[in-house]
Amino acid sequence: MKSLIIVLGPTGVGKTDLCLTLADLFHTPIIGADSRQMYADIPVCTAAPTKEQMERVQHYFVRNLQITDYFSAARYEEQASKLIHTLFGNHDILLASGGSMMYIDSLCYGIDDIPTITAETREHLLERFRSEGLDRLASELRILDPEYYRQVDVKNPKRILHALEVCYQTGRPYSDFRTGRKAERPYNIIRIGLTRDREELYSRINTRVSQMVENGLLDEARRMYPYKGLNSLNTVGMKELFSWMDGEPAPDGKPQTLESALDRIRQNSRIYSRKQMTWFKRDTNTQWFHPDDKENIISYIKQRAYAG
RNA sequence: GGUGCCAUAGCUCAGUUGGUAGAGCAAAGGACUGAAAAUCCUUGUGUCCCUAGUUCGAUUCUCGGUGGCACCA
Repeated sequence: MKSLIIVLGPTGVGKTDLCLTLADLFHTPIIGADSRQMYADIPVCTAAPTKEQMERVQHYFVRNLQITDYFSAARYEEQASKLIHTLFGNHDILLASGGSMMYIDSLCYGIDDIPTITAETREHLLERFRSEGLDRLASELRILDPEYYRQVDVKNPKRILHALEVCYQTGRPYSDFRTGRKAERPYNIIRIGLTRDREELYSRINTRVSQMVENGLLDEARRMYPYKGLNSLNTVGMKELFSWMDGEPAPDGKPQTLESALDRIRQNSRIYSRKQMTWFKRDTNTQWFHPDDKENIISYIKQRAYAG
């Protein structure tokens, strides 16, 4: 049986390094599962694989999009599944890796078939949210889709808005599309979770931000500044620098300096890493390792992949 | 050296007309299916600087001390 290795874990834990080793060893390309490393214009901010690393090992879904391109977990699932199917034509083992929780889940378990929302519908609902407020839209959802209303986090604008977008665009309740069914994959999925002690992870994250500055983070932010409203740039490492460039005060009310903006990046990266762990921990099909524990990782993969 | 002001949660501070206290930020936990590095929710006990006094009772008032800041010498 074919096997798909998925290396997951929080930002800064060391996925890229390990994956290069695994890719060499198992003669496989690397399939990215990272919603932001796909954008070619922000490799420093996202700590994407370098050009050299990408020459050494074939990468997919890495540095392949323009900053203005629309993308989503659903599109990822569609394209990645197709790619995996093709690649299994001449590989027995494939490797995917990333930190985008929803991308990884859609890769492992699929995602419901829900129509993509048009820009017009999205803009229309957003405008109504701004002028009428969340409560008004939430009560509307209660009428259009009482079932989903019962489960939804009514204080979360993104959830309410998206449900309404689907209702209005399709004329059917959002919950009609939510099957909750998990897709059966015709291959073995080996989930490798990478983790470190919190102190160790935090210290790596903090250091990595300084490294990014040396690698040209500021230039990258200046180049992207004209596009700062795009969702693809609503990203840790960019949004804090835009806010500093705009002369906005910090959340604590103090004026920002470059150094305080960088600290904010460190802080938001730490928070993000915790959110990733909260999500990843839930899936009990993951085997956890320290990234330096290569021997055990490799023997675990071999045992699972060649077991039959 | 003198005078004045300040000392409360990890940080910045509010407050208690004397009945042992609360915001913002930080921190931690959680949710999550087409924008997900997004978005949202929950969680605040701390010798109220120290000593003595007044008082049934002091973080709050008084004396003294310590530390910080400002002004005057």
